Amino acid sequence: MARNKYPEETINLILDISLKLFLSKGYDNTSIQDIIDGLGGLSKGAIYHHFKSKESILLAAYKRMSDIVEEQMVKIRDNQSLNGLEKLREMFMSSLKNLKQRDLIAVTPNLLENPKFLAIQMNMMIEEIVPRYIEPVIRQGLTDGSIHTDYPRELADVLILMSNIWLNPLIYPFTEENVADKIGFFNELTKSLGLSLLDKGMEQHLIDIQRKRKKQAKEIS
Amino acid sequence: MARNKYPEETINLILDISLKLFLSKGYDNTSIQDIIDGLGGLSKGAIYHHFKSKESILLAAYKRMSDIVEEQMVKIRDNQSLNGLEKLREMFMSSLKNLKQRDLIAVTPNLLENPKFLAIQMNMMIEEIVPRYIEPVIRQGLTDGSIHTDYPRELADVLILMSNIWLNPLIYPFTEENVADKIGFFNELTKSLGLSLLDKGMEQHLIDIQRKRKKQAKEIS
DNA sequence: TTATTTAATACCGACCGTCGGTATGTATAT
DNA sequence: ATATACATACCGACGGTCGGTATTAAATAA
Repeated sequence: MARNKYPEETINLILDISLKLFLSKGYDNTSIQDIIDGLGGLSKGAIYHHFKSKESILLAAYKRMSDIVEEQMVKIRDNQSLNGLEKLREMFMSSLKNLKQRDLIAVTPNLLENPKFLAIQMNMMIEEIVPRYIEPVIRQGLTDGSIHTDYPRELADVLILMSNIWLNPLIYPFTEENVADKIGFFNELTKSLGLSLLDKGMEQHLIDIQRKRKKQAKEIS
Repeated sequence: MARNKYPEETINLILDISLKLFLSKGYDNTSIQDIIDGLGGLSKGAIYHHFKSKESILLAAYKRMSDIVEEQMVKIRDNQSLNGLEKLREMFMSSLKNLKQRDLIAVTPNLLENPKFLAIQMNMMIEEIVPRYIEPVIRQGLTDGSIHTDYPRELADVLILMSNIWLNPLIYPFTEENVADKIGFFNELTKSLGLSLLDKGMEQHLIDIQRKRKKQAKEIS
């Protein structure tokens, strides 16, 4: 294949194919050859020219995926017209919407069967999302009076753990019947922590996500 | 090497070595050859006679490790003289003590760098611990009046998620200074959920675990 | 009971295909 | 002219298999 004048296209192509394969078959079960086969003529040399290892492809793919979320987070965090609590709400809504729109749900059978992905995500939560976005916003809430807690750091940890892990249907699968219970409990818990995070749209989003998953599961079987 | 009259000894030897290697170097970075080298004369044939794959060794090793915990869980769950809340407390204390005693802490640098282990543990929580032990005990608590909640299933999920993941120093590392905050927040949260799970011993256990980790980290460096 | 045969088990180690990764070569764009 | 974007042949390490052998346990015969 001829040399591409715009190598970024090649990089994105590699990331597209790889991400799709990693999500659908799992990282470990995806070989470099699988990626090459999906590349339409490009060879191993192309891959290892742009990436130094298989793992670095995974990291780049994940990063490209999460950059969109991060962008939104930055915007919300630095928005001058919202108080802390409002920012938290916005962040939750935004990550829910994102989960809904992403291809993720459409191809991944189960994140627990994709240990590498699970670990990356948890690491991202602990090292980036909480300290860079959630905790600062909670601390702002403490100052502007919209949030009350003695444990800003811990509150941030647990909120993210619940929303990103426990409310993630790719990790904790749930049925349409018990979505309401999940939301209900989450709502009760946040309220008793002095937050009121949920608005009406949230439940609908989760139900939509659930439906999308169910539909997908049917199509596969 | 001569044939062993008691093959269980061989099996346990394989599991001992493998578990140690998996925990210290990570599953992916441990080769079958590494295991063989630690076996003292036994060969690849021995391993593949007793186990059908590398992954099955991991599963067996994890199972053997968690069987002890499970045994204690069964005992507590089926103890006739405790109410639901008391059983929950016992279970938390027991799993804390266990974490403290296990070699785990002494060798594992970080569970996030051991994705396979992390995934197994999360899967165990969701598929076994919650439905078999935590949820039933909470439901008993509903009946005997020691626990009040509209969401037994969800409460069980989140309690285990917090104690096994968020309070696990191998996943969420913490320093001696913020142990108190973690405990404090956990205590506040459970109390506001109508539970009072912590007793005095718990904090000390967590501090001990933390100290053990710190000491270990020093010895390595 | 004891001796002999038979069958099952425990283990060895050479070998295989596949994998991630490398080295070197070549064509194209700047 | 030179740096870049690939192609391709190749490498060592990996997980796993397979035929073979030694040892034990079970079945049978004496």
